[in-house]
Order: sequence, then structure tokens, then C-alpha cells
Amino acid sequence: MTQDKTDKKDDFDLQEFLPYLLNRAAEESSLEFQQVYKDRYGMLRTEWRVLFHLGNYGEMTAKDIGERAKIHKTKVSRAVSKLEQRRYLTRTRSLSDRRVEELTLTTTGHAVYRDLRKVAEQYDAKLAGLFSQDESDLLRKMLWRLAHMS
Amino acid sequence: MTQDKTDKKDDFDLQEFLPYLLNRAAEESSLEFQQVYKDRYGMLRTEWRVLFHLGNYGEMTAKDIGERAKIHKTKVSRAVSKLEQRRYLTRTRSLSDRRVEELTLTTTGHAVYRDLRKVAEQYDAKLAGLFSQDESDLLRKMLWRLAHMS
DNA sequence: GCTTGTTAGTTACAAAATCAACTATTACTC
DNA sequence: GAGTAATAGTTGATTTTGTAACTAACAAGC
Repeated sequence: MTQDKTDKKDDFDLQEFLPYLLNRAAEESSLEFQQVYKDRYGMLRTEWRVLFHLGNYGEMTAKDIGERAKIHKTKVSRAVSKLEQRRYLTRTRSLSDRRVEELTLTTTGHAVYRDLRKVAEQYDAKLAGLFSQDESDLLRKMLWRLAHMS
Repeated sequence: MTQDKTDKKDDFDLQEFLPYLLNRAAEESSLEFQQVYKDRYGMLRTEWRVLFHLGNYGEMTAKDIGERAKIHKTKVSRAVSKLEQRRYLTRTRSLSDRRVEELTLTTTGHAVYRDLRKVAEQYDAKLAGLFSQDESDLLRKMLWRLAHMS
């Protein structure tokens, strides 16, 4: 009665469902690193991502970040405010278009970025270490593909 | 000035960072399916997961689900309440331990499960179709491994 | 140059997630 | 078997996210 016979093909298990697996793997793999930027700098994930974008790509606008990382503009806006409060970045109105704000990391912000980046690098190596070089290369390629489907 | 020379190894790109890639892929790959259970049944992700666990594994307790899916008990509790309100499941106090509730899908709940499961199956096939059979098999294996690190 | 439309970013309100404290029940220990 | 600890699940307060409406600036059409 609990599991009736109408389900012929019982070969489809939840544990195999890609979106589920992806979410579980994403959550699990984020946990440890999350602890670092949270405990060490009191940052939220979106804040960390914005910081990392600025550190990685240099001066950007909120819109650029939102597009590149697919983060909604309200989230970016709030993250930028918080990072500004903590003096990790500064905003300067663009002269050519005064709606736009150019965001730049401060010296402090850049130091935080470098510190977290080092941790990220090590942590990434640790994760990749679960697999062979070829495998982790392939994994990245596949994930990139999934992330850029639409 | 924007990107100074102190960063020797600039080979570590944010786009390569596994937790970032995983999160992006997870979000992207969940979107389309999310629309279905949201639009069609007004369900939230946790609710869908609880429903799917019950459909997939039969009778379970809230604790079982929480452990297996790594969902916090408050989230499970609220999801169960909502599913009960919508008459997708029923609770019965365990006779051996009256703290415990056995959760079972109703006929309606099971119908919803079967419908969504069919969609999930098709969607999974679509995602897997981005890769070769070997690749997607490997992908699942790697994701499972990442999801079960700790 | 004025109306209309679009864009960058913010703010306000509603929905959901997180965290801590709570109830009720069972298990452990002496 | 009384007292303490542990467990299943719920509830309430706080934080974070999501959605919509908003401001300010620019762009286009006429």
C-alpha cells in the first residue's frame, strides 16, 4: 500500500536527480569555506561574491557584477552597501553617466580579498583532490556548461 | 593601480572555483524544474523535497527526512505542516514512541508525486543529454562524492 | 524641448530561512 | 523511581531574500 505497483520503472531515484545532486554538492562544498568568510569577516555569501568579483576583475559597476554572477540587483545593492559600510570598497559616480557607480576595493578590501582568495585556492585544491586531474577538469567543464545553459 | 603586481599567480579565477561553479550550476539547473512545482502546485523547494522523499522511500518520519536530505528540522516541520494542510500527507503518532510522527502520502499526494516525478525524470534526461552517457555517469558520481564529504 | 521609454540603483513590504528557546516524551543513571 | 539528559518536533524572534514600486538620469521620437 505504501508503494504500489503502478510505478513500474522504479529506477529513477531521487539521489540520482541532477538538480538535487547539484544542490547537495553545492551546499556541502560551500559550508567549510562559508565558515571562513563568515567567522573571519562577518560576510554573507553575496558580499563575498561581490568582493571577489571586484578583486578578481578590478573596477566594476553593480550592474556588471549582477550580470556576470547572475545576482539580482537588489542583492547586489545591499551587498555593496554593507561592503561600503565596512570600508571594503568605495563608490564613485561615473562622469559619463551619473546613474552608474564605479566600485573599487579599498586597501583594506583588497587585503581581505587576498586573504580569502588564498583560502579559496587551498580549499579548491582540497576539493579537486578528491578526483584525478582529468576528472576535476572535466567536472569544471561540465559545471560551467550547466551554469550557462540558458 | 586597480590590479597591482603583488598578485603573482593570477591563474586562480573565480569562475574556476568549485563551490562557485557548483552553486551556479545548481541554481541554473533548478530553475526550470522549480517553475513546475511552484506554478503547478504552489510548492516550495523544501516541500517538494519532502514530498519526493516520501514518494520515493515510502513512510518516513520528519527526522528521517531531515537526516537523509540534510534539511534542518524547522524547515522540515514547516514543510510537513504545509503539505498536511494541502492534504498531500497525513501524520500518525508512532505507537512505540509518541514523540515520533509517521508521515505518509495521501492518494492526492502520491498523484502529485508521480506527476512531478515524471517531469523530473524528463528534465533529468534533458540535462544529462548535454553530455555523453559516460560523462553524465561520472558527473553523478562526483557530485555524490562531494555531497557526502563530511 | 517635451513626452515616452529605458536603465542604474534604492527602498519598502512580504515571504522565507535561520537560530534559540520551548513542549512533550523517552532514555539513562544512581 | 526520582532526577537529569537526550530526542522529536514546534514556535517565535531575527535576519535574509524576493518582489514591486520607486527615484534619478539618460535616450529616442517627434
